[in-house]
Amino acid sequence: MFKYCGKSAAAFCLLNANKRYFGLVHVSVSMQWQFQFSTTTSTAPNFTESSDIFELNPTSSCIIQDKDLLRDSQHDSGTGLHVLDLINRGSLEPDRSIYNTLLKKCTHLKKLKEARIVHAHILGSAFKNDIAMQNTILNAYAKCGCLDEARKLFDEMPVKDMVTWTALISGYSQNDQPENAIILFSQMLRLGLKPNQFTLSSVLKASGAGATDDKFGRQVHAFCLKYGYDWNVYVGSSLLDMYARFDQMDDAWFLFTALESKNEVSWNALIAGHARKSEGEKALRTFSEMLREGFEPTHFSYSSVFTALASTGSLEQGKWVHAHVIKSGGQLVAFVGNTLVDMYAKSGSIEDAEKVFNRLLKRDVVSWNSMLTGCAQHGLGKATVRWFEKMLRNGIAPNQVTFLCVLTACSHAGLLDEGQGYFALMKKHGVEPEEAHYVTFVDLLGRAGLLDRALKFIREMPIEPTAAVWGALLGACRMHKNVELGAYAAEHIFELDPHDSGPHILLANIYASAGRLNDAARARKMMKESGVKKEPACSWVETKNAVHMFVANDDAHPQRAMIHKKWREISEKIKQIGYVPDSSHVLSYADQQEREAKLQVHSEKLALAFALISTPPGSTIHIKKNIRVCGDCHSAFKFASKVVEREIIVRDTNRFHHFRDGFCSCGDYW
DNA sequence: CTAGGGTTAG
Repeated sequence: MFKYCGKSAAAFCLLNANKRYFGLVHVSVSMQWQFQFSTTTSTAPNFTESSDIFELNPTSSCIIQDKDLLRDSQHDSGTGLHVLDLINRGSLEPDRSIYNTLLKKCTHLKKLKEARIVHAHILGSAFKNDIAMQNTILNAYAKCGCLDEARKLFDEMPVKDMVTWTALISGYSQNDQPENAIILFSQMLRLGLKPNQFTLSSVLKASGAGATDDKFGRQVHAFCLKYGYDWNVYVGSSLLDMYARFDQMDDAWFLFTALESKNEVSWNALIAGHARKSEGEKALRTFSEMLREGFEPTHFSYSSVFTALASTGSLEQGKWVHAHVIKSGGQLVAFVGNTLVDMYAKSGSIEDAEKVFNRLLKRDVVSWNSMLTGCAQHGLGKATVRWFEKMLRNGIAPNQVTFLCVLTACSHAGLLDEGQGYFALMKKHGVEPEEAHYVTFVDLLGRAGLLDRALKFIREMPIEPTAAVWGALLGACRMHKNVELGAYAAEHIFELDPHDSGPHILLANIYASAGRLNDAARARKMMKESGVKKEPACSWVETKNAVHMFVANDDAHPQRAMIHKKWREISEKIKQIGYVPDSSHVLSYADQQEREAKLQVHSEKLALAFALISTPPGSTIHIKKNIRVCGDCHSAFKFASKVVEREIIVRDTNRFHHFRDGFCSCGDYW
């Protein structure tokens, strides 16, 4: 199922695209931008906090000859700031390299306060008007995230060079202000300045960050070609990363292949691109290729691969890469460790996730959230609550993700009181509820059957209810078979988000299960008229060497005869112990018998039948599904787990279902 | 003196 894209096709695509880049060069230069630059006042930095540094100490007679003191990291938060003291005492002659070294350390360690002090010192020195020095100061402010001060310096500099412009552009692009980076870049072009490779890689990062399309990025690409920087590994990697962010992996690969020299960053950008698209197999293949080509994977590579494998739930491959981390002596630092925890949890092994969690060198809020998420997705509601309490006891400040996860867990596990308590707790931790929290809270009330309270909550909530909020109510109405309220909720959704097929299907289901088949048919018709389509359901089963995919009514599989035979056999056995097909999940005019027949070829049932004939007896079966498990399949799987004496783990879009001995871990709450 | 790649939810 994982097909490689033809490289020649990619090449053709980009060659044509290149023509467009050249065509657009002119447009960009003449592009009109609105500018709103702050008026310049004074740049005198505030150094009152550390005025002691500037006090002369006449009693000191220490003569310093060794500038290596600058490397001393035991004082002044590692910036070596104490040497300024020596300069003040006249024990050390200030020169360019001292200031440069100090500023470099401030920049690297993001010490804004210290940077201000050095700045103040330089203002009193002979280097006050030195452009290179001013650039370094500007850069220090920019990299410390203090863009306002960097901007002031920039505006006040009478003479600017490329480095000045680039330092500020990169400052903006590294500090989440891509728009400002792009505006500044355009202004630079209009002044006739020629960007260098540093400018281009910075502005490419900015063009990939906030924009909705690749229009600007393609124009920058044109500049790279025009000025001959596209071969540069920095520019090239930024370029391919930019395309990867716009989901154009073919273009990204083409640029990569064309690079004269590649490095880890180029590889990592590709792996991350596949990870963002949930292409576990491709990410892993790229990772292996990287190894084969003799590149050493970095933390970036590992965390991207784990993210990708988490999204496909590929436990075995994940273990292989984990082994690679161990073999290469890599430590489980935050980023890598957190993705690894997440990978194990999402691949169905909460035990391994916990083992990794316990071995983490440092545990931040994301590490804890990953564990919570893992428990919640496996339906371990009480465990989620326990982990959350443990997290609080460990003094970790919960964030919005934490609360969302805990609320979801409570909702799924039917922990009504706990959920309400935690919702109230958010404010005490200074976490403002967002849309998703309201959705989940409605879900919590709704699942518990408190439909009227859920409706009251929606009407009284401080933000305007969105389609998703009404959707939670609609889902609850489906569960509790409340036709009138369901229809009311659906009306709101159709208005707010007319292009989603979900609510139409849900509404049709509600009517169908209430026996109102005409209304159900009308809802289906509305769905068709609004042009929305139901996503075709499919399921995957992983065997030792391959991934097998099934869609409903599937007859493409080479072993289809055996698969259907196997399912008929299971179906008979589970009917004997109480399985009753629930045809309300089938939407059609067909009669009861036909609808039951349709049910029996749902993709997850085919996947299960296939797994039973192609995996060793007694082994756990893993199935993945692209949409929620249907109610009838859920019931059938419960019985089947008892009949075949196998544990069946199904991962759908929302969560995991562990079927064992006639029961499901979700407690029929999903 | 200035540059590119990574985490958790719904």
